[in-house]
Amino acid sequence: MRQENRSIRQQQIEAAAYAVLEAKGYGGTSMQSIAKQARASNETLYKWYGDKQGLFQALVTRNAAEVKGHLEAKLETDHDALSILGSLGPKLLDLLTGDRAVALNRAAAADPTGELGATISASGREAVSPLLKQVLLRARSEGRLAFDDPEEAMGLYLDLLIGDLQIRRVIGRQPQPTRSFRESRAARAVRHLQDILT
Amino acid sequence: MRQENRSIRQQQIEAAAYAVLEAKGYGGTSMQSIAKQARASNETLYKWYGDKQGLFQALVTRNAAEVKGHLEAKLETDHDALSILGSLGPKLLDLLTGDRAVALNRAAAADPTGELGATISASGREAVSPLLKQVLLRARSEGRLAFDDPEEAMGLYLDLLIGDLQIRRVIGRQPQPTRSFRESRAARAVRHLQDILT
DNA sequence: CCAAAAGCGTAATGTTCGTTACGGTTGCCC
DNA sequence: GGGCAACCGTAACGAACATTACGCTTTTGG
Repeated sequence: MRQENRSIRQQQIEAAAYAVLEAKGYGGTSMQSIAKQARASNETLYKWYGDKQGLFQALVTRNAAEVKGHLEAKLETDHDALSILGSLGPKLLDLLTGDRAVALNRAAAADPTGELGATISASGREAVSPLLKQVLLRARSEGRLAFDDPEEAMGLYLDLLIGDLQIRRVIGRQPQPTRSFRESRAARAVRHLQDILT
Repeated sequence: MRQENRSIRQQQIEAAAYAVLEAKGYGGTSMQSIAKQARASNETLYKWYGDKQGLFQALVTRNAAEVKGHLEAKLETDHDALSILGSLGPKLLDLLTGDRAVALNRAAAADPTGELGATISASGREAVSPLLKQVLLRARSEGRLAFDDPEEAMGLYLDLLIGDLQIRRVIGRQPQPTRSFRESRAARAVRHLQDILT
């Protein structure tokens, strides 16, 4: 299979994995159901991903790369730091509470080894972190925020932005936030960040 | 079996369930492993709890009742509302990020039906909510906080207190917070709540 | 155009699990 | 103290699953 086709096929398989995962939960997602959904064979799944863990690790790392890409695109904006935060926030919220992220977090919660969770965290928050710190530092140098520790300021921002939304999503008690909800919540986070860090 | 003995036996069985759950994760927790750990028989487990879901539902509701009890005890304190918040916060954080709560949240995340999550949320946050609102309203009447919507103020407090700690715990990326960490985080939440709601 | 490799559909294998069943034992009630 | 219900330990049963195996077709590289 040519490299191009294979890449397409992988995307199809991973899309199928998400489809089953979102429909049946991690417990109800078997390799055979993914294969059937993707019209692929078990053999291919195992040859390409090694085992079930490997397939989900692949989902996680690819998803994290996409998140990072989206956020970096937002960073290219020319506006001042605070308005970057204003447009970064809804996007980040979208990526963290979307169906894919929720499905992956559920998988990580169900994973007895904890490796999926480690991968999510390492490639997720720890990939977003430098970008976010960069924006906060820019806001400080523009005189819009005052803080000593960027790490702490970032934690505060993330607490205000995300709060317990994600855990409520993961245990199935919170529907996916609408666009307007995400935007008002992100605006609230920036507003309160200014209240606190002046 | 006398009622008294039976109650003791139930506690033993549920303790065994937590032990296996915390050690092996939800996926690795079978009814038979719980029975063996508790030196009970499968028959008893099924007679008492109906099925696996029933057992975990029982864990969730009992845990929620204990949480509520702990918090109500804190409420009896005579101090002003803000210092009640100061002692309520660490306790709540402890209860939400402790091993038991984490294990139950993982189980809820893995549960395909979503019923466990619904039970956790209904008996958890929605049981804590009235108590917390009561404290916040008292703080307002004492002139220490200013807000219109108690629901919104509570959401803000919980975001500041819990943030994304719980989800990070659940995916295994965050160790259980120490006492001093919980206390300083709860203090931070109160401090910033005052920064925002003045 | 042809061999070799890759992929598909299906089935086999070995294990684990939820749930049920059963004979032996224990403790309770009268 | 005797009968009875509950409980224990163990095993049995059917289903589902991860993983492997195997013919068959398609694609690829030369």
